[in-house]
Amino acid sequence: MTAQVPTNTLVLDTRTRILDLAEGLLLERGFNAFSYQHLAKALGVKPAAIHYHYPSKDDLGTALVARQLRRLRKWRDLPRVAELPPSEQLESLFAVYDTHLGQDRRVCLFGALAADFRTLPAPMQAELRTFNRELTEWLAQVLAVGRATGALRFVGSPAAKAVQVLTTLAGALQVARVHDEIPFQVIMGQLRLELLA
Amino acid sequence: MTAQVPTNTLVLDTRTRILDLAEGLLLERGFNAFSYQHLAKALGVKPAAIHYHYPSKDDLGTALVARQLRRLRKWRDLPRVAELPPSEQLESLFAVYDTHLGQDRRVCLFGALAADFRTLPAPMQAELRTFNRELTEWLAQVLAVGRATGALRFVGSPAAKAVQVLTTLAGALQVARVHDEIPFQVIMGQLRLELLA
DNA sequence: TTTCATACTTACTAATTAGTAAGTAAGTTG
DNA sequence: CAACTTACTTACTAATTAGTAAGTATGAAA
Repeated sequence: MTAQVPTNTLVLDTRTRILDLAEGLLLERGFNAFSYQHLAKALGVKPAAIHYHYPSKDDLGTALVARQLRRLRKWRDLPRVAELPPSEQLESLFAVYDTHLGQDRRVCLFGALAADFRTLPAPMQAELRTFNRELTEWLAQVLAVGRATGALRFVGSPAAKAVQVLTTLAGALQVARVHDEIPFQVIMGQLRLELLA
Repeated sequence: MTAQVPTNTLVLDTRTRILDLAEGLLLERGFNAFSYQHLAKALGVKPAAIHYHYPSKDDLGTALVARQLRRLRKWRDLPRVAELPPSEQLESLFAVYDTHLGQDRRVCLFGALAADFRTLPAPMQAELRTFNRELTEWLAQVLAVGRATGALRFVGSPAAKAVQVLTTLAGALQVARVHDEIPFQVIMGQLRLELLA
């Protein structure tokens, strides 16, 4: 068993560098589009070093989704996010997707894995479901409060609207990849037009 | 060079059986999740037989998207679709996605390929762009007429709304795969609630 | 100082991949 | 009937894949 405690070295440790690199490749090219050899070459180590930290690609993939779930929970509970009014919480969410777009048109984690979902290891599937469920619940709450306070506008239930909006956001990054940034901006404009009262 | 003319045999020819099988695997598992060996074994032929009809996987993938583009054009121009009132044209579109859902929760072609888009051969990318562009233009026209006749309701331009709705539909099938049919039905309900006047 | 854990490398295996070249059986055409 | 085409099979290559086992250098702890 390897140490799970966070190291405080100035440079990132190999374990984190692997995760960061794999995440970039996953979001830019897809889960099946990179191998341990690619990772090893890019990091200047041997493939077996990757296996040392993440014995199988399943382990690596699961670690990737697990980290993103931890990030979501941390972000959601951040005072500078949690204490914002609903319309600005919504804008904070939009900003996350905008950041993805800016990073060489990365798709979001959900959008990167949904199509190949059935080929993923079970723990990865479970983590991704939890991730999407928690994000949806958070947005539903934001929408509910936003409509109650008159800051946001929509018909139907907050839960239904949350599912729809998040699905649209994930899709928007995919469309940006296939075409260019324009459809993404068009969709964001449309969402703001409809939601912001 | 192989015959490109449509055969009228009672059983499907191998060329078509390959395409049908590959399409199913693509929409159910992803483009990188099947190989020529899988196709060959499932069809009871040798891998080289697949190479005979589609020399490379790039050729096969391109044929897949090209066929879907031909289907779109044919469907769109069908009298029983083209002559419908806008709200029913929209329902016909929804029905296509519902059919995908019913077929073991297949995603749509766009949703299957968007994440790995950069790993696809250039001709495949081009065909997929054309496919999405033509479908979007069709829906924009439907929405424009629908709003003009009072059958449909939305804010913003028909073009923007078309991009948003199609992106949401593609995403809805992906969400159905990750979770179950419920979020798909929720999104469809939300779209109808918002669009149908 | 010996013992141990960490973080690797070297060297390998077994499987799978796309793709090719050459051969062949069955039918079609001149 | 001879030549040709179609639709394959057999047999192969070269590359890549995930994964393992054993060895090693470094540093920390007992």
